[in-house]
Amino acid sequence: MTVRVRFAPSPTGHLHIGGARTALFNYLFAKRLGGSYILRIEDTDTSRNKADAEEKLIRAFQWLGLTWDEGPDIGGKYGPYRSMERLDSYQPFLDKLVAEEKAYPCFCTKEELEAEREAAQKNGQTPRYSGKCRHLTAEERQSKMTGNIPHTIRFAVTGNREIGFQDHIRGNMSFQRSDIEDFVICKSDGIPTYHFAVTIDDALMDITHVIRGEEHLSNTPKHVLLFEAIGQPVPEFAHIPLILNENGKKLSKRDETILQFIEQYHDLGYLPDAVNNYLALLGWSPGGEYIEEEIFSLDKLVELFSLDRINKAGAIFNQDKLAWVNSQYIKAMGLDELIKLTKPYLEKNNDYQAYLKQNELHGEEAGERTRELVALFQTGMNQISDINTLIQLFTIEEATYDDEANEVLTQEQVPVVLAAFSKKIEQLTDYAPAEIKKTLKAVQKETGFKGKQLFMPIRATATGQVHGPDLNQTLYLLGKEKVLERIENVQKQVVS
RNA sequence: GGCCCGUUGGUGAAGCGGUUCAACACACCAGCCUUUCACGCUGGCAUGCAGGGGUUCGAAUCCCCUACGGGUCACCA
Repeated sequence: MTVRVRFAPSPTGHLHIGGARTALFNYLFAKRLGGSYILRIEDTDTSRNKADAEEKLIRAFQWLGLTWDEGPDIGGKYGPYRSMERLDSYQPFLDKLVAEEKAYPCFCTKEELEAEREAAQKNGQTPRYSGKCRHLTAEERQSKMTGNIPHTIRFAVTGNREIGFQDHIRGNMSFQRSDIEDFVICKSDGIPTYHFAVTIDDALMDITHVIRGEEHLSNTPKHVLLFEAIGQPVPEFAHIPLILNENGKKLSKRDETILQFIEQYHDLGYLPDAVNNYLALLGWSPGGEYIEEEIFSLDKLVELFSLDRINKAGAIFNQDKLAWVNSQYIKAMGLDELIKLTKPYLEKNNDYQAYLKQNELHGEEAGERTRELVALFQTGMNQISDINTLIQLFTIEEATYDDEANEVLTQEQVPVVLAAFSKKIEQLTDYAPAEIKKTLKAVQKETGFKGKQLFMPIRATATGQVHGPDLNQTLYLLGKEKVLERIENVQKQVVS
C-alpha cells in the first residue's frame, strides 16, 4: 500500500514556522517513500476562518516549494479538500453512530456546561462532562428533539479498556478510557468538530500516516476511538516535538519576540531552501555519513529523511542559526542570481536611487554599479534585505562616526596620513580601485605608516566605522568628492 | 489539579551497554590569513549527559523514584 499523508491546517491566519515544519515533514516523508502528500483545509470553525487565509497559506507553500499531490486548488480523486465542502460525507457516519448508540444528542447549553466546569474546578476535581444527556430516556430525547432544542452530538466513551496506539516517535502510547469525556463530535449548528472531521477525512482519504505536532498527542485516543467506532483502520501516528520560543514555551501567534510567520522570512529575503533546511534540522537530524553536515537541499532532505531520526524533546527556535543557514545559501549562489534577488529591495530604496542619480549612473552604468555593490556585500549578507542597510555605507550623505572610529581618529599619525592621502587622490585622474591601491602604497612609503596605522584612519574617516568591506573598493564606490569632503571635515575637527 | 510527553553545553544536536562516549553546527572567545575590514581557516568552549537509586564486569545509553520543563484538558483546530 502506498503511503498517503496530509497537512491539515485551519485557514485562520498566516502560515507559521511550526505549521511549515509539520508540512515539511509530511512532504519529506511522502516523497521519500514515493507516496502522496495532500493539503486539506480543516475549516469547520466557521467563526475563525479568515477569507484570504487559504490563499496566503497556498502562496507560502508555493514559495517554499512544498507542493502537494492533491489539494483544494488542484483537486484530486479524494476531493473535495475542504471540510466545509465535505459535510455530506460526515452525515452518514454521524447518523450511523447515533443509530448504534455510540453517540447521542446532548441538550446542555454552553452556560450549563461552563457552570459545571467551574464547579468541578472549585472542588478540585477534573472538569469533565457529566454525561447526563447520555442517560436521557427515549421519550425525553424525543420530546426535546421535537421541541427543536439545540443540541450537539457527543461520542459515548464507554467501557474501561485502555486505548493504545503506536507512535513512530514515542513508541507505545496508552490512555485510559475513563480519562476521556464524552466529547462533542457535532456542534449545535450541525457542523462536525475537528475531531470528527479529521478522522472521517483521514479515513475516507486513505491516509496511512498522521504526522502532526505533539499538541495533538492527547487528542489521538479520541481519534482512535472514532476510527474504531466507524470500523475503519487506524492510521499510524507520528507526533513531532513542538517548536518552542526562547523561554521553552510553545509558540504563541501573538508572541512578537520572534519572527514566526513564513511570510516574514519571505519579505526579509530568506531563501525558501534555507528555511526548509533550517526547519528540517529542528527536531530531526540525518544520520550516517551526513551527520557532520548541515546544509541540505530539499531533494537531499527527501533522500535522507526518516521518521525514526526525529527527536522527542521540543526544540527552541534559534533565529541566529536560521540566519547562518541562509547566509550559506547566499554565499553559494551565483552573483547574477543574487543581483536578481536584491533587485526588488534596491528598486524600492530611495536613497540608493538618489545615489545613482547623484553619481550620474544610468542604464548599464547603474547596473554595473549595482553589480559591484552586490558583489562587495555577498559574503556579508544574512538575508537579501540586508543589502539595504549595508548599502547605506555609500548612500548616506553624512557619515556618522561610532565610538571605535572616533577612537582611531585620536591616534597621532592620523593628521599625517590623511594629509598625504588627500593630497594624492586629489591629483588622481583615474579614480578606480587599482589606482587607489597604488595611492595607498605611496602614502605608506611617504609616511612610513602601514597596516592598521595606515588603513584605519582612512577607513574610519571615510566611513565612520572600523569594520566594512574592502577599502579600495569602498573608497572607489564612495566617490572621490565624498572621500575628500570627509577627510576635510575630520581634519578640521582634529585641529580644533 | 488530572492525563500524557520530555530532560546531553547558551542553542540545534550526535550518541542507541564496552576500541576517545561526550561528535558536528550556531553563538561566543583566541589565533592565523588579509598592509585594513570582511569571508575563510585553526583552536578553545559539557570532568560530565536533571538528581537519586538500582540492573550489569561495565550505563548518557536498560529499570525505578524524585525534581524540573512542556503539551493537553472547548459546541478551537
